[in-house]
This record gives sequence, structure tokens and C-alpha cells, in this order.
Amino acid sequence: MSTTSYALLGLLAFDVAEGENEAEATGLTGYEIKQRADRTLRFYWVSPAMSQVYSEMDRLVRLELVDPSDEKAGKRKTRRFSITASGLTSLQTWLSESDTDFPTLKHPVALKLLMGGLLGPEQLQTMLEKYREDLALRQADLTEVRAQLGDDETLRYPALVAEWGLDYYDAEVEITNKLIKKLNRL
Amino acid sequence: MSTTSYALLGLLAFDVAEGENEAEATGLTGYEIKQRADRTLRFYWVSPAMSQVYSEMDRLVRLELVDPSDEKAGKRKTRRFSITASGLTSLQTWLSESDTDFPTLKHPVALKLLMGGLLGPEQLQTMLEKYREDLALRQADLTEVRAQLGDDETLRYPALVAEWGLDYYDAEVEITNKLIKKLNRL
DNA sequence: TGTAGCATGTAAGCCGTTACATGATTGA
DNA sequence: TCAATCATGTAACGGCTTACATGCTACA
Repeated sequence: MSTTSYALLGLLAFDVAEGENEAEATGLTGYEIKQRADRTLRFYWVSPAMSQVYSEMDRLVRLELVDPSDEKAGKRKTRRFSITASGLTSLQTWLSESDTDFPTLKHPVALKLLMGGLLGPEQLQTMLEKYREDLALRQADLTEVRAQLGDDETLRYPALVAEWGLDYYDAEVEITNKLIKKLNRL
Repeated sequence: MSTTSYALLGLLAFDVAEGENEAEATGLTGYEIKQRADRTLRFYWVSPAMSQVYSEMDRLVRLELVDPSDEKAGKRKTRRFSITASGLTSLQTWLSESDTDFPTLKHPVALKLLMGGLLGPEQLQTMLEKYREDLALRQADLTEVRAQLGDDETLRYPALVAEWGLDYYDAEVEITNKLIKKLNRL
């Protein structure tokens, strides 16, 4: 099981937590899982392709960590996935017993900066400014995510992670500004 | 050509830059490329496996962006790779004309924090403290890299990237401390 | 004499993406 | 009626890692 498998399993665990006080936890469709991943996981893990969401669900169902339930609303067939008891314990075991890898960063801006000597100073400048703009977009996205999470207790940790992400982006903006200043001095 | 291909090509470009005033730029062996990648690329891109270094070199040679030269010192056969003129222009084109993707972050600590509700507060604490320790190790490694780069003009950009990396880790430490404080208040 | 480092590769396999294919439902 | 969104999947492939296999060289 890859980390992404557990990440998706984790999304299903939240679905249960949210649904506790409702009549039924009906689970999530593959499509909904993808949407949730795009709102949270994407900022600090991955945004899996739809096709991967479905193949991961197949795997989790095979391992009985997830329960599928077919649903027919009109002519449309959808499968809703929900985490099983076994899935929940498996997730908890992973959370507490697997060792937590150091983060992996793939930073094309830094990579190109390394070879800055082969690039004109104006081109470097342009690249860094474009990066600042991209950062601003990301910040806006994440700010909205944070706002929508609210102060609900069940979403305390997702909110915490969103705040962490905002701090992260703030730091990245500062570092980029510092770098631009340094380059201007050369 | 993947970004990693260009990254390795970039390492060979530095070899030329360094060797300019020497008798000959003899190129780098696969083993040396791996070592250089581990000292620089690893912090903000990847640390390719040895097997990947060799297969990337095969590809670059096939594309004539890199020149191999066999060498026999005693009974030992080594291949040294050096960047061709075509390889250098190809690298420059990539640097200036490809669009620079937004960084990709895979942060297992943040991922597990998301599911913090399934984990005890002490376990979260332990995880974050372990992360701080890992960060300290990384900082030490990168500090040494920065020191060894010196203030040589040919290594100005690598030095700049190393400094950027140190700022990045500093920020990460601060953010982690802030997070630990927040968790303690809960 | 043996171990750590230097040096090069092949094969298998996983993770993940892109491209392709299909069809239902909602609302402008 | 047409486009956007919802919904599900298969096939091919690229990138990268792990495991395996081989052998030289320096040095303790």
C-alpha cells in the first residue's frame, strides 16, 4: 500500500466522522473523492488522476479496507465507497507505526536558478516574478479552503493543516522576495 | 526529455564551467554524477538512483547532447560523460523557453497531521519532534554544502540556491515550532 | 585479507499520468 | 439543444526505485 492509498483512505475516514450525527454515512463516489483530494491533499501531497482514484478504490475494496455500495438514481449507476472497521484500524496503524518520511520537494524554480549562469538576469527576474504570481494564486485557493473549513471541531486538524500551508506559502513569498533582492544587487 | 534529464545535463554543464581554465574538461563518470546530484539536486529536486543516472546518460548520448569517452586506468574501464555544444544549447533553450512548473511538495508530516484526530496528541507531538530533528540534520548537511561552495564566482548560483535552501529550512523549523505550540494549547 | 568505496549495468515492478472511450444529468 | 458537470473505467506508457549481478582498487 502506497502513502497515496492511505491518504485516500483518510478522506473516507473523514466522511464517516462528518456523517456520524446524520442518518447514514453513505460514502463517497470516486468523483467526490477526487474533488476532496483537490481541495486538501493537493497542497501537500498529490492530486491523483481520476483513473488512479478508481484503481486505488479497487485495491482498497479487494483488501476489504473499503466497502463499495452500488446505487442507482434513475439510469445512472454510481458506486459509493466507505471505509470499513478494518480500514480504520489499518489507517490508525499506519499513522502511528509507519515511519514518517522526510518531505520531498521538487522545485523547478530552484533547479533553474542553479543554472542561472546560463540564463540572462532579466530572464531569471521574469521567472521569479511569475513564481510570485503563482504563489499568490495558490495562497488565494488555500485561503478559501481554510475559510470553508470553518471552526468546526471535527475539521480541527484539516484546518490546522490549511493554516500550516498558509504559513508555508507566506514564508515562500518572503524567501522569494529576498532572493530577488539578492539578484538585483549582482 | 524529463526535467531530471535536464537536471543531470546541467550538472555536466558545471563540469565544463569549472574546467575552462584547466587543460581539459574530461567529463564526469556516472558515479561522480550521482555524487554531485546527492550534494545539490537532492535538496530541491531528486536524488536519482545510480541505475537511473546510467540510463539517463544513455539517452542523452543517443540524443547527442552528451559525449561519452572510454577510459582505461589499469584494468578498470570507466566512461566519462561531457556535455556537447548541442547539449548546451538544448539546455539553454529548456531553461528559457519551457514553462516552469509550480513546485511539488510531498509532505508526509502534513498528511498525517490532517488525520490527527485518529492519532493521540502525544503521538503527534513525537512525530513533530522527530521532524524537527530530521530538519536539523538536513540543515547541517546543507550548511556544509554551502561552506564548500565558497565564494567562487563560477559557483555563484549554486551558492545562491544553497542559501535559499537554508532559508527554506529555517522557515520550516519556525512553522513547525508554531504548530507544536498550537497543538499544546489544545 | 578483507572491507569500503569506485564503477557499471540489467530486470522487474510500482506509482502515476495521459489519452481514450462511454454515457447520464442539470441548467442556460 | 448544447455545454458543463457528473460518473466510470481501460490501455499505454514514462519515470523512478529496488533488487540483483559483476568486478576493480585502495587501504587498514
